[in-house]
Amino acid sequence: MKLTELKAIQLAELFSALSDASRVRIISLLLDGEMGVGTLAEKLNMTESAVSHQLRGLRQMRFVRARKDGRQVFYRLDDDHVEKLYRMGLEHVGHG
Amino acid sequence: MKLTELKAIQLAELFSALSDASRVRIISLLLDGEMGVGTLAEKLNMTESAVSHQLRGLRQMRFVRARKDGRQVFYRLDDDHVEKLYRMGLEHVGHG
DNA sequence: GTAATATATGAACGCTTGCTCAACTATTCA
DNA sequence: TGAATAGTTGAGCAAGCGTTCATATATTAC
Repeated sequence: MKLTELKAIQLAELFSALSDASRVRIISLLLDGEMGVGTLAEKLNMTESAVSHQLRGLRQMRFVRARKDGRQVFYRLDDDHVEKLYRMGLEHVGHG
Repeated sequence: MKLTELKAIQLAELFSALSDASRVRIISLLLDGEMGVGTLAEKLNMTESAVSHQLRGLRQMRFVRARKDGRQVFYRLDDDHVEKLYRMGLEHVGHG
């Protein structure tokens, strides 16, 4: 299995997006559908600023997508790869 | 999708194991079969110390397993979850 | 025994990361 | 218009991470 340095970096960046508990919990909430930043912050017991910072990273990784409605911004998962990765991860750690 | 804080942390730790390019490349090499630390170091163009440090983390995460033969230590992937995660990651960065 | 080889380990250093806080933009409502 | 609401952004800081370097352990050869 040959792997270019570029691919290795891209893979590392991909998994980095899921390498933090806050981001994992954000993904977990968005599995149920889109959600505004304020609601996410409330459910996660985090400040809106902290959530917004994390969403920025997830957005740049194309893990989530934003939709603006009035002054609210609703986030949702961008594609199903995220969910697949998430579920495979859950399998590994064991869903008990 | 409800997720306990513990599971979130475990998931984050799991993905953290693949969140570094050096570790990704180690996994990539071990996909072809077991390999000694020195050979890994040479192929990765890293010091044996750096490789050994990374292998320690991968070992603790149960991503790799060690087999000692004389003064060499051969490492191999521990289970197929690792490979599945790796390949799914490749798919994601592959067409995006 | 000593020397050489293969790997592991601990400390230290620089870089990255995730948070808080304050300031900012954008939108809605009175 | 002005105030309130929903998010975003940048600076700063503490904690974590990955490397190097020196040292330690374990095995083999002499």
